[in-house]
Amino acid sequence: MDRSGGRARHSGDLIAILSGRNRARNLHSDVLWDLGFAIVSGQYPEGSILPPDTELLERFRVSRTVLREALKTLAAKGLIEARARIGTRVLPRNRWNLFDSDVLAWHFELGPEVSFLQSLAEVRIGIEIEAAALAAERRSDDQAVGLLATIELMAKAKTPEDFARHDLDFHKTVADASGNPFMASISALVEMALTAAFTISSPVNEPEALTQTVAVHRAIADAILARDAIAAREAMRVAIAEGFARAAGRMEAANS
Amino acid sequence: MDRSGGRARHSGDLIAILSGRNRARNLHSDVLWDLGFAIVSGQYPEGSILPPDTELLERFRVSRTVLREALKTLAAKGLIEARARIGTRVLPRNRWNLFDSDVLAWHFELGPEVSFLQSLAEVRIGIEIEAAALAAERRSDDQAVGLLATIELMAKAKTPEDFARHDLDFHKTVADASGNPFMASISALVEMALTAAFTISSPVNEPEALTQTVAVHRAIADAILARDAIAAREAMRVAIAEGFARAAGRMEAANS
DNA sequence: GCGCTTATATTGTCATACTTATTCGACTGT
DNA sequence: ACAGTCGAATAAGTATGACAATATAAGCGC
Repeated sequence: MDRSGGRARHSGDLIAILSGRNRARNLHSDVLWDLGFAIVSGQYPEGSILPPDTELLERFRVSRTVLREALKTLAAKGLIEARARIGTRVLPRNRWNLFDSDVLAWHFELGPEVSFLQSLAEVRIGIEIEAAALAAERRSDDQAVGLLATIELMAKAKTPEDFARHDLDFHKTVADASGNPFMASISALVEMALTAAFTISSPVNEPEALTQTVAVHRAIADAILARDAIAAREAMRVAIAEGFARAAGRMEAANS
Repeated sequence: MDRSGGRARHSGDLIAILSGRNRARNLHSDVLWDLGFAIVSGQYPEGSILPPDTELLERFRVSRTVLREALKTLAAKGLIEARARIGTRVLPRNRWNLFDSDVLAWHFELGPEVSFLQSLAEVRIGIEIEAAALAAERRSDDQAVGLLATIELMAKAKTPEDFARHDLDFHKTVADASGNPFMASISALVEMALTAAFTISSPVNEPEALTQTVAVHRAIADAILARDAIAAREAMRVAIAEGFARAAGRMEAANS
């Protein structure tokens, strides 16, 4: 059984670094991640029954308490449902809470597929466009200053990690400025998307791409500064679409 | 201690009926709902430490196992974080998974506020507009037929429950047709929004409103049928905005 | 007054026993 | 043969008590 070291399957390291909230403090999260990843990766397909308590206990060599807490956590994220005498069933995908950061992370651990990145970009466009528009209407002056400052940091970033961190900061500030709690709640999504994209190719390594990315973000900030909701929408759409296009293009190239 | 009957605080009954997945089968979900509601309602503010295990054990008169599973579930939804010697801290709101159906339900149990309904409408607009546009591009013929059939059922609905059910069905089908798993994953959100809106005022009780609502949904379906993404976007926006406006208007009237 | 150690409180983990719910199949009566 | 009832078997749910790990804070020696 791969304890402790078995977590960095794909781009897990960068994800862990960026997300800050470091994993693996306690035993039960080990079990949780193993099972969660196994389910998301299709090792236990939707609708299937996973092994009974006794067998899993044997496999992970942990106490019943730990195992059951891991299962309860999975249940809370909508991945499984336990029923007496039947066992623990893997729920259909549309019941999974895809906006959960753990569930998202498990998806990325099996290697980002283009189709998944595209789905991610599509929801981001939907949500963040509205966030940008609302931010244009509701931003405070402090938030406006913050946006400009973050852009400066992006432009001066030297490492992919720094760039990603400030990029994420920018989007978080926009979500915050929208005054809508739901918008702020999806930063996990943005985080994963950015991390995935930068794992594939960071603008920092391509001068023209960097200039371009910074320019697009400045356009968003300018629109929000000017309280121009329409322009903010459009600029945000461009920013997300371009980010996805660059990553997708790079993946295509790598596969040929 | 209010076991079993203590759940229907506000519009809980309708919510329970609509959501289908009935609550309250086991002990631990009782504790879960009590604590979850207490946190969301601000009884334990963000950043505060909730009582230690021993005290909660006393209060709920359950075993440690049950209590800890409830806490783990709350942690999985991003509401709390436990650390040894420190205690169990309520996380800041932006860490909460607002897209979780339980967390949403707890918000509604304390009475839907206009501002919360508005935030809900804003995200729905963001996401469902994109879903409608994508559905227009990707729908299968079967899905198109399904949309039309659902509209017929909406038009003929006699009770608020029936109407809400078919309305929800419609939005679910659109999300499905978008081919984006994230879109399908937010049906919990739509469910709550619709339930809340209909709890306040159902179109079934107002003939003109019913005609209007059905017409707007037919416009969405027509646009998707015609593979017209632009029109689908706009029609969806109107549908959500109108639904929110009706509920908000009714609440204003009730408060004056 | 400073740094190290130790006490203490709180969550984390373990092991085991018992309870409850649900299914399946055997049994019984018609 | 058939339908309904009852009971055994199985898996999750609950309970309990003990011990381990961890992080704060108090105390101690220097």
